[in-house]
Amino acid sequence: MSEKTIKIQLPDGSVREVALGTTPYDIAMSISPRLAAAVVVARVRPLTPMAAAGTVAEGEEETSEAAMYAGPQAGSAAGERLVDLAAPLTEDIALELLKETDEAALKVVRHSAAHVMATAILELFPETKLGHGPATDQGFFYDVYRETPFSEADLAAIEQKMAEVVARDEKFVREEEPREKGLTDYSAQGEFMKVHFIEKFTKPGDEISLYRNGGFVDFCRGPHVPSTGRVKAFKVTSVAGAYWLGDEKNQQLQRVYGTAFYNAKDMEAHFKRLEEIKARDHRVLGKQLDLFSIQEVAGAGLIFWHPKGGLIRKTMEDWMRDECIRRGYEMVFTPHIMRRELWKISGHEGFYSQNMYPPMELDDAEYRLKPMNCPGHILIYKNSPKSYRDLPQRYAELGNVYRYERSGTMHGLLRVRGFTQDDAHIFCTPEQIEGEIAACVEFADEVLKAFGFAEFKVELSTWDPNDKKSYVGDERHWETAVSSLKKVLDAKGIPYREIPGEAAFYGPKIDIKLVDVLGRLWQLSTVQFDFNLPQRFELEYTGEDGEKHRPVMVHRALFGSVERFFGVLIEHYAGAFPMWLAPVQVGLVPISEKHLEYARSVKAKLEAQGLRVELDERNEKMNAKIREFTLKKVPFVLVMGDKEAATEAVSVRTRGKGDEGSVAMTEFIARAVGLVESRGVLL
RNA sequence: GCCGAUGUAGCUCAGCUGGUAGAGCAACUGAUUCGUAAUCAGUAGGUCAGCGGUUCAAAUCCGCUCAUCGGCUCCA
Repeated sequence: MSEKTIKIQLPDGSVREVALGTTPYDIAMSISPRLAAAVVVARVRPLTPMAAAGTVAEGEEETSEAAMYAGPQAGSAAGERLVDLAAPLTEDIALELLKETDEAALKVVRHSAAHVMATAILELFPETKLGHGPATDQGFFYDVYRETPFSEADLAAIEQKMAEVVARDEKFVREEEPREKGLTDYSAQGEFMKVHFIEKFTKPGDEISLYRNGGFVDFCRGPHVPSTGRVKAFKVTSVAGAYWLGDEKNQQLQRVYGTAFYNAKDMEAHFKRLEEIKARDHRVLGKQLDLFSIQEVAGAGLIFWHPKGGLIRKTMEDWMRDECIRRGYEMVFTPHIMRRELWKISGHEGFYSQNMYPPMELDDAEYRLKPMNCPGHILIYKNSPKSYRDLPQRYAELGNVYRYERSGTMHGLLRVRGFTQDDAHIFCTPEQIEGEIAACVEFADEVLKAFGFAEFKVELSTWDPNDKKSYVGDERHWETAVSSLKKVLDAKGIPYREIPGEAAFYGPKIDIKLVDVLGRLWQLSTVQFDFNLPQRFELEYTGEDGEKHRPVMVHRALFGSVERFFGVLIEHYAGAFPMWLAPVQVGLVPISEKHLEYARSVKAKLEAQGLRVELDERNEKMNAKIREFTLKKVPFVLVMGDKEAATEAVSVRTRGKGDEGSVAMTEFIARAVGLVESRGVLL
């Protein structure tokens, strides 16, 4: 047996023949000891497909929970996976040694950091029971159960203890043992969560894998870094509640968050980035730039738009209305409260009431605040008989809706209780449906581009056939609807991800998530198919054949919620809005009081061109005025003194660029007006 | 809704183990009249989130409520 060899193919294409059982570490060492010291983990891909199948099948789970539990695993169709450096190689493989610069391997470091943290927690608080501790995009966490919650001081103590565990440089050793032994041992220790995971992710007769470092052992699929000393930069960041198995009916665990990096410098950069994100937080900027507020006396999740925010909103809404009209929509308005009877007919009473405010008694009946605009639009459609010649009917409304959100869920403008949907409902014949949906998707694309977003991701949400009671309509309806949505996306060549169980109760939908400058994803636009409401309201049109037919209906919102879109916009631009959206486009700074008169004349001229101008008439030094306009992120600041007054000129200071010197008024006006009209992002 | 933290002047924050509030900026008044990110001086401004309790005495300790923040869950 010891004669037996295997082939190892390295990334440069070279192939080495080594003894069976050679480890990636051995190979790294044979290349160079320095490489061996820098390598974190190995990526292997079996060279023969047969072997690949065998390797991947081992312990490979497809559920996301399993993936999360088991930690980082690059499971791909090619059978690629990450293994410990100490893992004996048993077949012909392509081997890649991942060094401390590799992004994928960072997850391994973080997963190992989670083990280090668990080690520290158990040493300090032995009564703690362990859940799971995966790596995340930002770092890692470990879910644990303990009667008393961890305090700030506890977190600091945990971090300190982790430093000790790292200093001990304990080897991560993979061990395997019979599943039954694992179950018995963990049961004896009262580790109910570990018992659950073993039962869920392994089958009777399986060997389970454990990772040991020093006195700490954890059921885990791995892989890990060679030793705890390889977790070089880490921090325990916070603790929060998390439900066991994500179900709020279960007990609450403590999720201890941390992060880890290859080195202190990377970690510093990470926290610096977090600070930058915080600096562009729409809640912070909303206050700084005086855009909006949320008032405790008025209630949570309710937005007050201040004049400057209001102006941006007006600009957004005007643009949207004009675009709708240009595309054959008609603007309508519907009431905010409507009789309960209507919500019974629409099905909201049954399927949506947990999100609706309770009914209010009026003299004649009970009324409810609207959570959606659709029933109102339907009543308009239904108000007069329709012929196929009238279709499609496209009703659009910037409709204020109110939805009950649980108290802990609100978040600035992004999650509120009262918001405005740029909502539209399209009533059309079955033949028209695909064209209408395609037009909606195109429109959505245009909206995102107009506001400066270049990238987006598409999701197709369908129903969960195993949970039919959460949806209306029969199987046949759902299938046709889903297939027509798919057809549109495929025809446009738009890549999408299908998510079963995410549909609205009345039909499947296409959700468009935009990607902002920081690469974050935001759910905004949605195009939804509805075959429920036309039926419930018995909508009809007269066909070419003189018979009555049922129209189909499309719901669509492109901003989604004006509030949320605005919030995302603030963060996207970090408050530095492009010219066409900026609430104040030009700030005027007279150098001294004697230039006030000229400044006023400049203001009048600019305003005559439709520009939004603010003149600082205070008795302040010009530097102070410039500073304030700069902090308010005003695109242009015009400074004027004797020189400018004498020549009908202005000295231009551009946001992000600085002093650009004097130009003639006419020249500046052309530039400013041009920028507004082109809706350019750059100044 | 759940777990944890927080709530002091318009804003950002200080106020140790209980002895009845303080700074900077902003505002207002006055002086200054200035060439590209903060001129100087003075004045005014606070139910210490709200309600209740302990105490001779509460911003400070306790309870409840509201709101905010970080998560969980849920969602546009």
